[in-house]
Amino acid sequence: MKKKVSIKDIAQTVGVSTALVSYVLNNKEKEARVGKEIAQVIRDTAVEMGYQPNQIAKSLKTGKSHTFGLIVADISNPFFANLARNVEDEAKKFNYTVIFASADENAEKSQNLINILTERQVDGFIIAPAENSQEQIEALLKNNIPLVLIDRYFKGLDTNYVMTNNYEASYHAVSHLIEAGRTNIGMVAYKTDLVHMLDRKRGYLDAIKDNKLLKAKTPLIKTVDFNANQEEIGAGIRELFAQNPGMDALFFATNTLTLKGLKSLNKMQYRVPDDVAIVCFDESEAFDFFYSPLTYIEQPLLEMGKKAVQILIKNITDKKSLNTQISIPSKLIVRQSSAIVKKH
Amino acid sequence: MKKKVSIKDIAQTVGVSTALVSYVLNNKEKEARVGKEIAQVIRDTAVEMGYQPNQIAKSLKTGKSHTFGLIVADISNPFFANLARNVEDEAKKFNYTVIFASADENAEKSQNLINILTERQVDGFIIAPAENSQEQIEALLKNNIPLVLIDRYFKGLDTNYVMTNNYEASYHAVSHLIEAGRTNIGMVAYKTDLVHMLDRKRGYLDAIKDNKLLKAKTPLIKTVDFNANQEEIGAGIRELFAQNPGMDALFFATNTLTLKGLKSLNKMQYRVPDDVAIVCFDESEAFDFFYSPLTYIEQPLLEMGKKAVQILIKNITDKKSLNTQISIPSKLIVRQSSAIVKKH
DNA sequence: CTTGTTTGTTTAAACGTTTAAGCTTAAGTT
DNA sequence: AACTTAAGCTTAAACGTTTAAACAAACAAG
Repeated sequence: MKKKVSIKDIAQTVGVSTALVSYVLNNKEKEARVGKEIAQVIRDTAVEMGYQPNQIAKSLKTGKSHTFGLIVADISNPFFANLARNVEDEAKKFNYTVIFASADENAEKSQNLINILTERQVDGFIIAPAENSQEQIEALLKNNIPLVLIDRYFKGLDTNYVMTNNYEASYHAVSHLIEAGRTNIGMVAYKTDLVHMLDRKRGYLDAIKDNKLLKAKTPLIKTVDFNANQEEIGAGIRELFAQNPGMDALFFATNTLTLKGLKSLNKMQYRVPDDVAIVCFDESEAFDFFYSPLTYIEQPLLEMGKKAVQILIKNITDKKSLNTQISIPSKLIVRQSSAIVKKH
Repeated sequence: MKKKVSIKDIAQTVGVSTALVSYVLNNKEKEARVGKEIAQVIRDTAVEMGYQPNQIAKSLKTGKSHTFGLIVADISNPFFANLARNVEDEAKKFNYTVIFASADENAEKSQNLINILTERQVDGFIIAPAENSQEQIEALLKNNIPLVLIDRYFKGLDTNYVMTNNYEASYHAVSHLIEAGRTNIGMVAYKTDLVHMLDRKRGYLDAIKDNKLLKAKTPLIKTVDFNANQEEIGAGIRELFAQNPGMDALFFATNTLTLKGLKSLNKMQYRVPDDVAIVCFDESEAFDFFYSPLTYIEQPLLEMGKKAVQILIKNITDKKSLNTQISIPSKLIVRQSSAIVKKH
C-alpha cells in the first residue's frame, strides 16, 4: 500500500502496452480499436490494483487542468461564501475543481493570487475584481485566459460578466422607502469606483431625483473605506444625521455596512423604523433577528454562481465563443424596517 | 502574447541548457556552481520574457503539488467559512494552495471529494470528517497521506487532530446556566455519533448530574438530523417543553441549531431570558441582533485554522513526525440571554 | 609536464500521461 | 495469388520540469 499504481503497472501486469491501458481507461476503445476481452481485463485489473489516475500528469500532457480559480474579496463574508458554495456545486457537475482565494479588495493581493493560480495552470477564472485590478484582468484577456467577472465588472472592458441589476434594485428599494412616506433618505456606501457600487449609488440618487426629494447642497451619501470598522461607520452615520436634520431613512449598500451600521444605530438609540427606516443590499441571517426585521435586497446567488460557471466552461471549451454579459434581477424583500409609521 | 514561455525558451534565447536555467530560477546556483554573470543574464531574461513556472510540470517531477485539500461540511456555513479563511491565510504563508470542498456531512460525498483530491495529488488533507467516514480516513492513513482532522475526530484512530475542548466548554456553559438559577435545562443537538457532538452532550449531562438537577426519566436532550429544517427543530423544542414542564433554559449544540431554534422560540412566543435562558455553541453575527443578545461559546477559529495548517505541513515535510493532537479552549461569552431573572 | 582539483556547463533520464504513427497478422476482394 | 483493408496492438515522442552524472576547460600543485 505504499507506491501509487500507474498506468505502466497495469500495463505490466496485464502484459500490454501503456497505450492500450490509456485508451481503455479513457473510454477510447472504439477509436483505438481495442479488443473487447483485453479491454475488460484492463478495466478489471485497474480496479483490482486500485488505480487512481494522476491528474497532474494528465494535465501536463493535455494542457488542461480541469480546475479554475475563484477570486473573491473574502471567503468568510457570507455573501461570497454562499456564492462560492454555489460555484463549487455547479463546477462539480462539469467535473471541474475550483480553487477559492480571498483578495481582500486589494489589487496587489489579487495580482498575487492570479499569478499563483496561473502558475498552477488553472483553465480559467471567476473573479470579483478588486479596485484597480483592471490591468490584471486585461492581462489575462490578452493571454487568452478564460475569465468571468462576477458581482462587479469594468465599464471599459469587454469581458464575460454576471451581475445583479444594481441600479434598478437600488432605485426600486429607495422608491419603496419614498412610497412608505420617507422624505429624507441617506445612504451609506463604500468609497470605491467599482461599477456595482456606483450603480447602487446612482440608483439611489435617481430615485430621489425622480421623486424631487433631493436637497442639492447636502451630500446624502456617506462613503467609507472597505475595511472601515464599526466606529467609523457610526461616525459616518452621525455625520449624515448632522448634515440632514430630519433624516428618516437609511439605505445601506452591503451586508457588512448594514450590520455595523445597525449596531451603531442601536448605540445611538435610534429606533427602527420609527426614527429611521432601513433598507439594505444583500442578506444576512442577522437581518431576521433584528428587533425590526430588515427590508433587504436579495441577490440571486444561486443563479449567479451557476451562470458564471456555465459561461466560464463554455469559454474554456470554446475559446472563440463571444462574451456573455448578464444581469440577473434581485428581489426586494419588504419587512418591518421600512414600514409606514403613523405620525402623531 | 500567445504561447507561454518555458524554461526551454529562456535557455534558447540565453544560449544555455535548460538545466542551468532551472538551477538559477530555483536559487540552486551555489550547489550547481553556476557562473555569476550568466546567472544574472538568465534571471533578467526570465523576467523580460515574463516567465511563469509551470507548477504542474514541477509537481509531476517532484511529486509534491504544494497543495492540500480542506474538506468541511459546508463552506457556506459561517463556522467553516471562517475556518477556511484562516486556513487559507496560514497556508499562504507557507506557499501552499488550498482546495476547499463541501461534503455536507455525507460519507459518500466525502469519499468522492477525497478521490478527486488525491487524483489531483494534493500533498495532504485537513478534514472535518463526516459521520461514517472513518474507513476513508483509515485508508488515507494506510496510504501514508498526511492528514489533520479538525473540529471532530475518531476515538479509535490515531491521527493528528485539532479541536476545541467540547466537553469542558459545554460543562462550563451549562454550569453557568445553573449558577444563573436555571434548574430545568434542555439541550438541542444533532443526531450523530461524531465525537465533538457526544462530548458536548456529555458536558451538558455531567454538569447537570454534578449539580443534582437530572431527572432521570425524562430525556432532556433532543437530537435532530443534520439537515433538519426549522419546523423539525421547532417540533423538537416543543417536545422538550412537553416532556419537561417548567423547562427554563436551553443549550444549543451549534450555530445552525441555535438560529433555527430561536426562530421557533419566537414563533411559540417564548421570551428570552424570562421564559427560557439560552446558551449555545459557536458564533453568529445574528446573536448580536437577537433582542436578548446571546450567551455563546466562542471557538478559537483562528488558532484552530493556524494549528491545523502547521501540523499538516510539518507532517508533509517530515512524514515520520508523530501525531499531534491538540485541544484549544473555547471561551464563554456571557450576555443577556442567560441573565438571572427575578422571580415574582 | 603530468596529475588533481575546481569551476562551469551540458546530457539525458525521469515523473505519468496521451496520441499520432507504425507495425503485424488475419480476413476480404478481385 | 496478389493485393487491399481491417483489426489489434506497440512504439515513441511529447508535455515542462528537475537533477544526478558526465564532461570540458582552467588552474594549481607536485
